[in-house]
Amino acid sequence: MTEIDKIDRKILSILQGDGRIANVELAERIGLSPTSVGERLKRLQRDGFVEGYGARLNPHRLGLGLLVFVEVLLDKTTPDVFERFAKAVQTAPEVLECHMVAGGFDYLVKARVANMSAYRRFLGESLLALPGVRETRTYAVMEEVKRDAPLPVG
Amino acid sequence: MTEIDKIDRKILSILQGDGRIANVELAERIGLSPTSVGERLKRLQRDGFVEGYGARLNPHRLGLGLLVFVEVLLDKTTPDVFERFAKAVQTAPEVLECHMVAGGFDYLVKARVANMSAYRRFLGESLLALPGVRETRTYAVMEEVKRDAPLPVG
DNA sequence: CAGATTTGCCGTAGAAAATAAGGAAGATTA
DNA sequence: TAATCTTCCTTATTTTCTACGGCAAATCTG
Repeated sequence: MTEIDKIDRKILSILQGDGRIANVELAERIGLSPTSVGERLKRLQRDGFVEGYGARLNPHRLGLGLLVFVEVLLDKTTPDVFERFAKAVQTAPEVLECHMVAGGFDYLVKARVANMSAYRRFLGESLLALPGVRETRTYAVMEEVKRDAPLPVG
Repeated sequence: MTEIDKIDRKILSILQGDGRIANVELAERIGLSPTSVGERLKRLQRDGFVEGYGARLNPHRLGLGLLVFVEVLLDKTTPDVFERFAKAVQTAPEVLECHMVAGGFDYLVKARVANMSAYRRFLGESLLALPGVRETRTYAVMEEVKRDAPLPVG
């Protein structure tokens, strides 16, 4: 039911690299009939291994040239600070990821903006405007050495 | 040639959320004929706005339950340290992202592993084994507040 | 301004692919 | 051993993609 064999992993691996591959070609590469592969894929989706499909867009082409990471420290005075911060982060389109971490700070935010002045605006109007934000440390990315690598499934 | 209008943005936005949507349905949602949408999409791909398509896999379902961020400081004694680090990072399957940042450290690494002992192994055998790595700071993610949000295109 | 070109859109037809139904072979279980 | 389940297959129908030709509006150009 929640088991997964070598063939399933191969399907996931190929699909992670090319989510729009035709089922016939996928079946060819796997070495099974299209029907079988289709059934397997359906199961993988039903069981939650595949959450969906998406186009990979080029952020630079879309005018989102600046990638930043922001470490955020919160005031732990009121108990709902974490909730409110989490909710605010969901609605901010600049924020691509946000994680609560164990270590020297509370949240790590990954955001994409057009440039430094856009970031300055985002920081002031979105992040620092939130109640409970005590301190932030910004790290601007100078070079993206490895970007969105596939999960190691195979 | 490299211009992009409102309709294009809508196409990208929908496609980012559902990369496998049928062209006919996409056309319906856009309000154009399938042919026109197909032509636009082809152009968007040719001009590099769409880099590809991929399945979104559930890392937890695949046994990759631990997400970590690692800040890495390098010894800047020899000039090829950066190159060698970058190259090593490319081949490490655990590393999903790696960015060179401006600020208190040199690289920020995002990695996924099964658990803490797997991370311990990765840290010792992959990261610290590299020459030139002077210091690392690990931040384990306790809660993924926002995960892989779509780029703000619309 | 007038003709020519380009651009963006549409419909149609033939090719390709997805999907559903039915069934066979092998493994598992009662 | 018989029944059930799993996994895979083939076939047929439906849906979708794609290449082609044409049309009209916008844009360029002399």
